[in-house]
Amino acid sequence: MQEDTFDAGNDGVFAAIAHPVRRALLDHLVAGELPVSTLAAPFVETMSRPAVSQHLRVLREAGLVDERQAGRERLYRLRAERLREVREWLRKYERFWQERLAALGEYLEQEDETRR
Amino acid sequence: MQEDTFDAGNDGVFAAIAHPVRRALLDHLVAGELPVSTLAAPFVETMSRPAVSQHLRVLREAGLVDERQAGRERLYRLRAERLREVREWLRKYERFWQERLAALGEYLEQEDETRR
DNA sequence: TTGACTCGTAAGTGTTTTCTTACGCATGAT
DNA sequence: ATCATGCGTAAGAAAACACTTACGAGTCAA
Repeated sequence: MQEDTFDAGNDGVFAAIAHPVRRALLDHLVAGELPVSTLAAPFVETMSRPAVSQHLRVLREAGLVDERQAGRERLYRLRAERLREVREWLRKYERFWQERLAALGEYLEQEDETRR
Repeated sequence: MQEDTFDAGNDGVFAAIAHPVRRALLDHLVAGELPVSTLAAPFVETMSRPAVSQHLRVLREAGLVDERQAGRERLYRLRAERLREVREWLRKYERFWQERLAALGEYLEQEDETRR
C-alpha cells in the first residue's frame, strides 16, 4: 500500500487548510516534530481525540505532514513545501493589494499635500 | 502568550477557495469586472448555470467578490484584498521553503533532541 | 404588450465532511 | 503476564456541501 506516496492532487492541500482545526495543527507543527498528545491538547475541550486523529489523516493524505513512530508515540512533522502551491496560486493576486496599497499611499500623500 | 484556540473568523475565505471551481472563478476575475454569462462559460459542459450562481454566492459571502447590476447583467468584481488573510497565514511557513539550509539545520537539531 | 435574455432563489437529492462512541493493536511499565 | 498509555480505525449520525430542475423577478427589444 502506497497511499502516503500517492499524489493527492492540487485540490487536497486547499481542502486540507480549509478547516480551522487543521490550520491550527499545522501552526503548532511549526515548532517542530510533535506527538499527537501534544497536538490534541489544545482541543481537549473542543473535540474528541479521534477527531484530531482524523484531521491529522486529512493532512497526511494532502501530503502536508509526515508521520513516524517513536516508541508508543507518533510524531508528526510539517511538510511545508506542500503549501507552495497555495503560495503560487496567490501570487497572481498579490499585485492587487500591492496596487491598492500603492494607491492608498498616493492618496494619503496627496491628502497630506493639500493639508499643508 | 498566544491563545491556543483556533480563529474561526477567517474561515470563510479559506473555505471559499477550497473549491476548484471557485478558484477558477476568481482567476477569471483577474481580467476585470465580468458578467455571470462570461464567468459561467467555461463550465457549460461541466455544470449548470445555477450551480455557478451558488458558487458566486459563496464567494460573495466570503467577501471575495462584489456584485453590481448593469442592465440585465450582473457584473462581478474581484476583491483580492480579502486574500491577504491567506497570505498572512502562509507567511509563517515561507521560511521553510525559502531557507532550505536553515530548515535542514533545524530538522537535524530536532533529530538530535529526539535521540536523547 | 409580448417575448427573449440574464440571473438568482427554492426545493429536492445524493455525496462528503465532521463529529461521536466503541474498539483494537502496539508499546512500555510493573 | 497484566495493565496502562498512545493512537488509529470502524461504524454511524448529523450537518454541510454541491449539485439538479423548476420557477420567478428584472431588463431590454420589437
